[in-house]
Amino acid sequence: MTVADVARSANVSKATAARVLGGYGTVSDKIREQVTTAASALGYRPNELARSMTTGRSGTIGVIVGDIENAFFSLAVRGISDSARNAGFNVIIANSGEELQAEKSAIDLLIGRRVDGLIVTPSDCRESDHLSDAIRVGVPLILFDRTIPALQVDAVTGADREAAIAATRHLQDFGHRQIAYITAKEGAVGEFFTNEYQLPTSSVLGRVEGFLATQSANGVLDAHQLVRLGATDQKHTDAVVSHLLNGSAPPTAILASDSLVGLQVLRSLHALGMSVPEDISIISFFNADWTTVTTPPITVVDQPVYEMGRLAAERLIARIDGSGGPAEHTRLQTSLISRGSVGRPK
Amino acid sequence: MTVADVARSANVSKATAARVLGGYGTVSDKIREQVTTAASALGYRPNELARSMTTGRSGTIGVIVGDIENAFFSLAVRGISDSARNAGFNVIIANSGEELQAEKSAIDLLIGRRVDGLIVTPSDCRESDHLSDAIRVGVPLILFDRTIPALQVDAVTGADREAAIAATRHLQDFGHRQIAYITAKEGAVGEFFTNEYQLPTSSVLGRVEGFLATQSANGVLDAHQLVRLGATDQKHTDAVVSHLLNGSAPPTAILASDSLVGLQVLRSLHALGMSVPEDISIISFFNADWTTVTTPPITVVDQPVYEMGRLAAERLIARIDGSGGPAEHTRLQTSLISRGSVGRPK
DNA sequence: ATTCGTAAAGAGACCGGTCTCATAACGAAA
DNA sequence: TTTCGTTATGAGACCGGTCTCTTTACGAAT
Repeated sequence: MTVADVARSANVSKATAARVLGGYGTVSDKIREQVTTAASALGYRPNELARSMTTGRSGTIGVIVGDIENAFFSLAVRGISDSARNAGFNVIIANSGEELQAEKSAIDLLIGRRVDGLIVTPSDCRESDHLSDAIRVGVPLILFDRTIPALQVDAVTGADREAAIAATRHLQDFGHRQIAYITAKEGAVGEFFTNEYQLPTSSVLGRVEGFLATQSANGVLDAHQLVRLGATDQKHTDAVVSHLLNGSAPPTAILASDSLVGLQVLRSLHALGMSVPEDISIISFFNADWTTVTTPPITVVDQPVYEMGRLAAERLIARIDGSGGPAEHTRLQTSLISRGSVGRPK
Repeated sequence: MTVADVARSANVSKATAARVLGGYGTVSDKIREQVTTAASALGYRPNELARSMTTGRSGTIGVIVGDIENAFFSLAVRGISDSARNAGFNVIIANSGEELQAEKSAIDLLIGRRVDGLIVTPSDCRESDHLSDAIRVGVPLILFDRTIPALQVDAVTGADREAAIAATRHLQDFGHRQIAYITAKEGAVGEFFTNEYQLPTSSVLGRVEGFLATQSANGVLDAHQLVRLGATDQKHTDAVVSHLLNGSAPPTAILASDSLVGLQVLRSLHALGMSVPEDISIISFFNADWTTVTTPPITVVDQPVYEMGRLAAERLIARIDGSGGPAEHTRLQTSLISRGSVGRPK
């Protein structure tokens, strides 16, 4: 059923029917009535594809997240969706699985679908060609959770450095010196942080830098040796954790880079018979729902993720609507929620 | 940059350029080379909108879930996405928030976007007009997790009745008679199950029926009074749980209808100072990741959600490709994972 | 040399909307 | 009565692809 069909049935021209159905131009009440009844009788549904092809606007924003199963991202997606729906936009979600190649093809796909704008969590902050392509084509872009220093583009992230500093200080205040930082970034068991090229995402890098600076300020100069990679799944996390605890200078506290790592580390510790916080303390990034029901509940770095999503969408929509000005990087403050998973070192 | 631009730059006709760029028809190697270099020099990107408008296929399937933040659904979405990507389809996700109105407008939106097929978790199994509309328009449809009896359409669900029977038996085996079943479906505090119109989703209804039948078989005839609604959020769950425990015949065990309810119930019990499984036993539907890190870990009904998603997508794609035959309802078996949250009643 | 078959290229209609421009109708002002 | 302005409608181009139909070129077979 097309406008032409409706027009024929209502005995008006295609243009007039289109005016009624599309809600533009001026039409007399009589004709409007005529067309709408014909339309509903025929069960007319507008073809949004055709509509957005002529208008050049799809009313859709594309979102590319690292992992939709991660509660961090699904919360962000809700923030984005709520905000977008409010402004009359729809959202298409794509999953990159934190893989650059998937991210690239997702961007191609979404630009092909003529989204009006993009929100992306770049999986690799050192690769930005595909993103600058998008910008060159004229698609407004907002980076989410991570920045790309080489790219002059809007970004909405957490204040990762400050968050790590606060978390590290919290542990130091309890007397911890040997603190491990564990992240899921690809890496061999036992591999520790030596240079920034190991960490492709700016958020993790920022946290690690904050952690190292705070440890260094406390006189711990080899802290980087306890920044461990490779907690990609339960098996690898088990290996990373037991390697840490069997090392020459085992940590008395662990900082988990996100809630998935936090959960896995917790399982590893349970498996090794360690109790929290008596044997070891733990702080996790992201206030995941499960962190309140463990024994003890977990002290977390609370990131305003929903708000970050909301803000990213608002910024994007402003750009779509033609708001100018230089690229802005908004960093949202985090807070530490102290629960029971941090104690004094043995 | 359009095919016409590329054609002009490569000194060939629009039709020939389109043949190269669209990968159809026959073109000589020389011309192909000419066109592809021109295309990449100009940074040509196909307009998928235009493409799918002419072909009538968008290569996209639409998925409408109740709540993307619910791990049950995000796992299902991954199953669907993996399967769809494999077959060359992309996925658009929409959130209904379990609200019929949002579900309707999401369906309108997706059909307007000319998705090739739909996977829907119907928020209300008694309302099916919008879904039969979709079918009438010719969009293949698969129901996910829930069926609509009035509608002859493919569905992929869990074996909910059997799952509830197994879980209830498990509790009975430990000696429980007073067992409560708690669901998030809208309802007042203290409201219990009296008729099936209170439960708009077939999956929950199936579980409740299985539960009641099993209790009845064990000689508990007023089991329906312990089927409680209204565990929509933490506050309401707290109220529902304390109302239950302060009632005349407090339950010695609780069946939680999904992992969100399970988590909330656990928090409520903690808040009331009840310990699991000494004071009360608990089984939750869905093997959520957090269920292994609580103390004790939670006994769950493990639903093969990823597999359900995969299957739904495969069935849908088969229908899109014109596979005929009557509507099929696939029920996937669940299994009970016994952990530490079930003990003997006091 | 003629005929035929096939591969390669072009011309132009088409999908279903939007939107510009032209035209018709009508009432008010001169 | 003529002129003007405004509103309501129609005709048709356009968006960027696909695809059918036609024409041309070329090699093989007769």
